[in-house]
Amino acid sequence: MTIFALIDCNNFYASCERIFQPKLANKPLVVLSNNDGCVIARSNEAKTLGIPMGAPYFKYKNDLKRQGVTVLSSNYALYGDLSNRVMTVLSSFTPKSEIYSIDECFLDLSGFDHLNLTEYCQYIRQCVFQWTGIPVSIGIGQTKTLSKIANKLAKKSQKANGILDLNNSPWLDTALQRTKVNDVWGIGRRWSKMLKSQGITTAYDLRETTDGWVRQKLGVTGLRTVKELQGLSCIKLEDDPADKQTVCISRSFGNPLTDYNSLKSAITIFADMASSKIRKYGLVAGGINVFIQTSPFNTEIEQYSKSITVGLYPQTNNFQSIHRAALKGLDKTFRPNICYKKAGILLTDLIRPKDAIKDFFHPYPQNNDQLSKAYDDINQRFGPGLIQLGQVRKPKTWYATQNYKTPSFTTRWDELPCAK
DNA sequence: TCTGGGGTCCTAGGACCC
DNA sequence: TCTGGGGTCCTAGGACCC
Repeated sequence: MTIFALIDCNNFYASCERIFQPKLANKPLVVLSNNDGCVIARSNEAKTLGIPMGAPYFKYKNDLKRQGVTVLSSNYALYGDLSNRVMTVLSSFTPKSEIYSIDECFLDLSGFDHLNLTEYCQYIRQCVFQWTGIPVSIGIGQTKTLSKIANKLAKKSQKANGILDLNNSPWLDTALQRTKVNDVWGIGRRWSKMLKSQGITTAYDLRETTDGWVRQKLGVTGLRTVKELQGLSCIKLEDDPADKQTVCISRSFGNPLTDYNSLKSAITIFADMASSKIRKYGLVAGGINVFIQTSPFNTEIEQYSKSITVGLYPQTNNFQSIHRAALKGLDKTFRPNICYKKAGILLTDLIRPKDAIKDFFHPYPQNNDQLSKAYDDINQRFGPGLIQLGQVRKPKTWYATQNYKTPSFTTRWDELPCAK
C-alpha cells in the first residue's frame, strides 16, 4: 500500500516576500502577475479581506489602498530560488519525492508506517521552517488525491497544526463530506458545475457515484479521480520527471503593439529565451509555434488571433535557427493595423538529440553548438539580454514596468539584503 | 488606460492507409 | 439502388493543474 504526503507552502509568494521584510508579517499582502495585471497570490489576511484570486489590479487598486494592503510585483527570481531550497530540504526526508509545482511536493511515505506519521511530518515541517523560513502544511493519504484533500483541511484547521493524516483514519468520511466537490484535485469549474446540477456537491458524494456514469460524463480522467477518492492509487509518484514536451514563452504587452518592428523585437526576445531554456534542458525542438492576438477583454476593437507552426528540421536548439523560424512564423501571422495585446512562441516536439532519427542527407541535430554556448555564457554572466540577435539592445517599450518589485535578494550580488 | 504565464492529458474528427 | 472494416496519425479544442 502506498502512502503519500503532500507538502504545500503556505501562501508561497507572500511568505517569500516576508522572509526579507519581516515587517510584513501578519499584515495583508498581495502579489501581482506580470505587468502588475492581476492578483496571483494573497496572504491569509488579504484572503480574509475578500480579495479574490485573479482580481484585476486596476479594479481593486483603490480597495487595496483603503484597506492598507501591501501590493508587490512578482519576483520570480526570489520565488524560484526559495523553492529550490525548500525542495532540497524535503528530498532529504524520503528516498522518493516528486516536485509537483513551485510550491508543492509529494513524498512517498510507504514503508514509514512504523513511525507516527503525524509526528514525523511535524518534524519535517519544523525543519523546513527553520532552514528556509517558509511555513508549510502537510496532508497524508493513501492516494495523491486524498493527500491533497488532507492538505487543504490541514491548512484550514487550527487544531491540526499544519498536519492532517487521513491514512487509515476514522475521520476520512467526515473529511470527504467537508470537502466541496470543486475543491477535489482534478475537478475544475466546468465539471463541478455539471456535478452540482446532478446533486453531487461534496467529495464524499463523488466517491459514491457509479463507475459507468463517471466514465461517460467525465471520461477516464474523471474516473481516475473517483478511484483515487476510493483509496485506489491511480496516479503514481513521478520521481524521475519526464523531459518536457513543449516550452512556451509568452507575454501580454503593457501597451498594445501595432507595428511589425515592435512585434519582431518581442518575438526575437521570446525565441532567445525559449532556445536558451531548451539548451539548458539538453533538448532540441522539432517545431516552433508562433502566436499573436488582440485583447479578448477589449470588445471595441476587431478581434484577431492567429498561430502558425513552423517545422525545424533537423531538430535544433541553435539560437539562430530558432530565431529565423520564429520570424518566419511572425511574417505569416502578422496583419497590419491590429492592436496586438499578447504574443508568444511555443517550442514543440522536444527530444534528446540522441533520440532523433538519423538522416543521411542532414547533419546530426544541433545541440549546444559553440556559438549558442558563448551566447548563453555572456548573458548568464552579464545579465539576460545583454547581447541579442540582429537588434540593438533597447528598452522593451512593450513591457510595462513592474512598479512594486522587491530586490532579487538571493540571486544577484548587487541586490543582496544589507544588515545595518 | 489597466485583466498572468506555463504546462499536461484526452477526445473527436478528418485524412489517409490497406 | 447498392458503397467494408480496421487501423494510424495529426490537429484543434477542451478539460484540468499550479
